[in-house]
Amino acid sequence: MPSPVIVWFRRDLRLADNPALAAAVAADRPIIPLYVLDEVSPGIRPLGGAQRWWLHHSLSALGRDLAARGLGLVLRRGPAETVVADLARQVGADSVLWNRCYDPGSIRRDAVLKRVLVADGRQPASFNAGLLVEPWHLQTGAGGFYRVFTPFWRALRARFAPPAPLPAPAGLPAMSPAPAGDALDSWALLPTRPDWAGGLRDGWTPGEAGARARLARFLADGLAHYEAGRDRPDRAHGSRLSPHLQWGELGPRQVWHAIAYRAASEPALDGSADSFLRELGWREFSQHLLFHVPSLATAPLRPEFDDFPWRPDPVQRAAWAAGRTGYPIVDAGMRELWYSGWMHNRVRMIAGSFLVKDLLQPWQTGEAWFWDTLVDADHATNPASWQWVAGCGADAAPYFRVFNPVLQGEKFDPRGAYVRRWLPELAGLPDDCIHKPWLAPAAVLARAGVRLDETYPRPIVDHKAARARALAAFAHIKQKAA
DNA sequence: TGAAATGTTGGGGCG
DNA sequence: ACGCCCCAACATTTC
Repeated sequence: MPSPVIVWFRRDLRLADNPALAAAVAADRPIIPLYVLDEVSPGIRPLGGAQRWWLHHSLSALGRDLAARGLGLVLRRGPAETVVADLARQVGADSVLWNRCYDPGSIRRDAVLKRVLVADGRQPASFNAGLLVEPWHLQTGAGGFYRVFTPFWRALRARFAPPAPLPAPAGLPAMSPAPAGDALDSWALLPTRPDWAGGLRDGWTPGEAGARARLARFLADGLAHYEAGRDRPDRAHGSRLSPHLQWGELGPRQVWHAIAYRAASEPALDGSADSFLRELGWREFSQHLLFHVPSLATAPLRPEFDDFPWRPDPVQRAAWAAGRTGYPIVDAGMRELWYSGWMHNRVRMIAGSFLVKDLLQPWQTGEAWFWDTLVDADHATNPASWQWVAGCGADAAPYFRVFNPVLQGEKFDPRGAYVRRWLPELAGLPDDCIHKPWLAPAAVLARAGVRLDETYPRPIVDHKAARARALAAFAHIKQKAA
C-alpha cells in the first residue's frame, strides 16, 4: 500500500474549498483525516465553553461528512507537535498537510512540528484556507503593515482577485485499517451539570451543511436589508456567519464569491454587498493585526494605556456579565450572549463601551468573558475589537467617544423589541421609557409590574457621572504621554 | 461605527 | 412698526 497522507484539520472543518484536503486528493494516496484537541502546547489558548460546545458538534458533522465518503476522522488529544508526528511515524505517512492558523501559539507550535517532520524525513506542507489575503502579502508602501482599516481595505480590494473556491472532493481514498483514535464523547466538550447549552442548540447548527444553509438564508433574506438594517438588533438582518467562519466550516473566499455573485445579478444589492464585505474586511484586518502584533490579546497596542487607571472590581464585573447593570440595552445584550452564545454587533459595542468606560473595568476582563461565552470567539477578532472599544487599539474609537446606553437604545431599538425579548421583566413598559425604567413614573412602573431593585435593578452607575470619570481617567494618561 | 457643550441663526412673540 | 429677546434648530467645537 502506498504511503498515506495525513490531513490535519484545525480551524478549517470543511470539505469544500479546503486546499490541504484538495492537495491530498491530488496526491492520489490514502488519506488520514485527523483532528487534535491540543490544550497543552505552550501559548495555545484553551477554548472557551461555548467554543467547546461548537467544536463537539462541528467535529461530529465533519466526521459524518467524511464517513459518507468512506473516511474515518481520527481524533487524538495532546500537544499537537508530538501527537501529529507520532501518528505520522505510526502509519508511515510521508506527507502531512494542513491549513494555516495565524495566532502566535499556533504559529510557534506548527513551526516546531514542521521541523520534527522534516527531521523525520517527511514532507509537511501548509495552505491558506482562512484568509482572503495572508498577512505577508499585504504591505503598505513603506513596507510595514496597515494600522488603519480604510487604507487596508482599499489596498486589499485593489489587489485581491478572489480565486474561485475549490469544490468538495467527490471520493476520498481511505487507509485500511484506519488508525485508532479517541471517541468524541470522551473529550467531554459538552456542558453537563448544568447543561447550559439549550439556547445554543436552539439557535445554531454547527458543521459545513449548517454553514451553507445559513449563507443561503442570508443571501435570500438578509442581504437586501443589510446596509439599512445591520445596526438594528431588533431586526434579523445579520448573517450570523461568524461562528461558522471561526471554525472554518465556511471560508472567506466562499463567502466573498457568494456575495459578489448574488450582487452581480441584482445591482440594487451593491450597497449592502459592499458593507457586508467590509465586515469581512474587519475580520481580515484583525487577523493581520494579530499576526503582526502577537501580544494583541493581552497588551494594549497604544503603550500609554499601560498606565490607565482601571478600577478592577469583581462585583461590577459580575453585574455586567449577568446583565444586571440597570441599563436595558446593555443587560439585554448580556442576556442574549449568555443564552445564545452570540450578541448583535451594535450591542457588543454598547455593552463593551459600558464595561470599559462607565465601569472602568480593564478591557481584558470583557475580552475573557466574551472568549468564554461567544460561539464566534476568535483569537484575533475578539481582542482586536475590545481594543477598538477601549480606544487603545489600532485605528480605534477615540477614548473620549463614550456611548450613552439610553440614546443608543433609543436610536437602534426604538420600539424596545430587542429589550423586551431578552428582558421579559420589562416587557410591560411603554416605548418611551423602555430604555430608562428608573425615570418612569411610579404609576407606569406599577402598571408594568416593574419594581425597581426587586424585579429589575436601578443603574449601578450614573452614566453622566461615569462619563466624566472616564474622561478624567483618560486625561490622566494623556498627560503622561505628553 | 458619539455625545455634550458651545456657538449661530432666524422666526415669532411681545412691549 | 420696530427692536428686543427667547429659544428651537442647526452647526461647530470639545471631550
